[in-house]
Amino acid sequence: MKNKKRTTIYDIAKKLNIAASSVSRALNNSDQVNEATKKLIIKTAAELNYKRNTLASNLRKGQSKTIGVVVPFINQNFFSNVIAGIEEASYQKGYNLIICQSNELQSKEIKCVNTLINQHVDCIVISISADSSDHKHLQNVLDNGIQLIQFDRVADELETLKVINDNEQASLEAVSHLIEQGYKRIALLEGPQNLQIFRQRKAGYINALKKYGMPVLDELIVENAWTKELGAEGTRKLLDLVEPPDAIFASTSDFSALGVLEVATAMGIKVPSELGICGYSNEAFTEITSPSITTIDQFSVYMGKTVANLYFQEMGNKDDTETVPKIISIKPKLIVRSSTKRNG
Amino acid sequence: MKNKKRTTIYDIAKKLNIAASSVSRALNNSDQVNEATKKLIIKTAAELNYKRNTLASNLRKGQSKTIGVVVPFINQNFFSNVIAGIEEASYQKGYNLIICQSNELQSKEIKCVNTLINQHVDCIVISISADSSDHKHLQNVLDNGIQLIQFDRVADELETLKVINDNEQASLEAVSHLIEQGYKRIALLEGPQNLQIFRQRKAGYINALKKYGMPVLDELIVENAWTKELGAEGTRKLLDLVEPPDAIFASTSDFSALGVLEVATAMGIKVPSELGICGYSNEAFTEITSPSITTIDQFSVYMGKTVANLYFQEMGNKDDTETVPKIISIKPKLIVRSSTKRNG
DNA sequence: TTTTAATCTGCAATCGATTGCAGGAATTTA
DNA sequence: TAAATTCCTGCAATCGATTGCAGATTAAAA
Repeated sequence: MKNKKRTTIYDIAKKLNIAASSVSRALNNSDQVNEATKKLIIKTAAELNYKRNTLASNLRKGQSKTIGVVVPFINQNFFSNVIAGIEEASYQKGYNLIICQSNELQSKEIKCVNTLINQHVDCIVISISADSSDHKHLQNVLDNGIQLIQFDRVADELETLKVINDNEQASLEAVSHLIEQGYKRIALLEGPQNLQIFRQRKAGYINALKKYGMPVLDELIVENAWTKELGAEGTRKLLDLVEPPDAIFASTSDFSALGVLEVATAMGIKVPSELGICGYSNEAFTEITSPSITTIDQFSVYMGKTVANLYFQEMGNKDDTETVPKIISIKPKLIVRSSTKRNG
Repeated sequence: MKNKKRTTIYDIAKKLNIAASSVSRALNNSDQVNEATKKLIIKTAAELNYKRNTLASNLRKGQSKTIGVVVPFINQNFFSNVIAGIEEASYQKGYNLIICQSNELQSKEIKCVNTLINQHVDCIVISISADSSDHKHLQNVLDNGIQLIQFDRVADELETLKVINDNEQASLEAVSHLIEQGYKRIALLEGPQNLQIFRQRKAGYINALKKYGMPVLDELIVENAWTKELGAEGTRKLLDLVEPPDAIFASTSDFSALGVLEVATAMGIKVPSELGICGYSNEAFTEITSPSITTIDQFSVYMGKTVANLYFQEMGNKDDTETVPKIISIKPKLIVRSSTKRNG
């Protein structure tokens, strides 16, 4: 516990009476070291319990083999799954992850990003916070020559690599499904419109209504119904209308949908016959509520893997000529469950 | 995107025609630099978009202000909450987190730990994997002068800082509660007994039975019922007994308890009147199943904060004389819900 | 046997920031 | 005015690993 001194390549070199450079080469399996010497060095290194000092190595090499990740909250299902995916893919390539949470605060997000720049990470992966307005700090990442990949919640105007869900398409399918089940007045619980993902979900909702020649009614659109509580609150308002909706698309999250379900249950409104409910994200619990909740799966772990692999792929192609900002769109999947199954 | 070259303190020094050491001192707000010069340096640094190279700094200072975390899976509720807690406390102290997942594999766990040692993290926080048998790699952490903190799943024989739940006490309370609700034949779904936490939960179960003068019946104890599927399987076996249990304590997890509930529901067995169910962990979904599931809250986020703060506290006390291996035990809380409420 | 080529090995610089030490300038005290 | 302090500033070494280059050794070719 006390031996602060770690063995370095110099210790090994001294012990074997050779140069540190040879030790370094041997430990990096360079072929300009004699096989026998190499073996001896490796053996000695093990005996002395040598551990390479990655800091020194990285400093010299000018890269850190580290990816920085910034998400609003680590312990939100979607994000923790994405992170798990990133970790899995990164680990295989020998990369490490530094994780930060922005707590949905731009101010903290900026600090996180700066820390990661200081740490000389090779790449920063971010899903921007809800209150983010400008993106200087992200531009700064690029200016420092660090690869930037945005996922899910992206700042559209920034030309970076992006991995997103096709939110509009998914919403369109969800609402179309509701319409096909015979629901006539479909309400929308929408999220903060400064985030593109929520604008897209709203667009999908509107497109679906238009496609089927149905009117878009402002009174059926509830702003900022993000959490379970806000979802519940919005639902109460909606159901108090003279002409209440017969279906609610909680485009913000499954938590919001859960709020809807609880209010409906409390008011004795039958789901799905009197009210259809559709959530977003396919949280684990949507399967076990009664009735189970129709929702949209975002393939979050896969999304994480995609993000990481996109980086490695981009690394591989050294032709700096081709700096096309790539966007990978993952098609989410509508999971139809009891909460919207009116026919058959 | 191309300016690979970052500004260093030398660039600032050259521009102002002073020595790099002064720049360094100024940026570290040392009071041995003239106020005016300091201001000028800081201003120039900002103009040149200078970012300190943490790698170089850490290499020189011999510390990294980084905490490494190893958990079985990042995207398991309990662990992601603990990580969130660690992050919150660490961020305040200016520490970063490097996160790894062991996938419950000792082999990967060893690799993760080695990577973290190479990274020169200041502290490693770990919850050991289920199949872990020996702990040489953890001893190695200590031998390298790195602080080691174990949480939740700990290797008892290693004298390190530990943050644990009082699993035995929690189980005892849970089972006592079942008994007081009038359940007579209480079964146990147990986890891998090489993990201390599961041994403790079993001990709590047995103690409770003894306390009330009830027999411990082997046929009512099901091994390795960790997941929802295994929980369901175990439940089917139990309910097939000549004398089936009238309550099941899924000591492994809430997922297991969910498996129990699903089987019971499918077989038309009424919960809680005919069968009581108690889970472990207070997963979000336990509140919304019907009936809701009685479970045990582990205060996971708080646990994470405790871990981090324990480290900082230990840092603070420089008296190396006192190297007492501290153990902090957090008392979990029994959350009584519908699945066990038979009386009142 | 001499020339050429292939293989190893070591020196020394480098990555960027930090810090002990020495010395010069400015200020205070005698 | 001389001596003693205080205050700044810069030099140079250091953290540990990597790598271009040159020289040495050995093997192969002429």
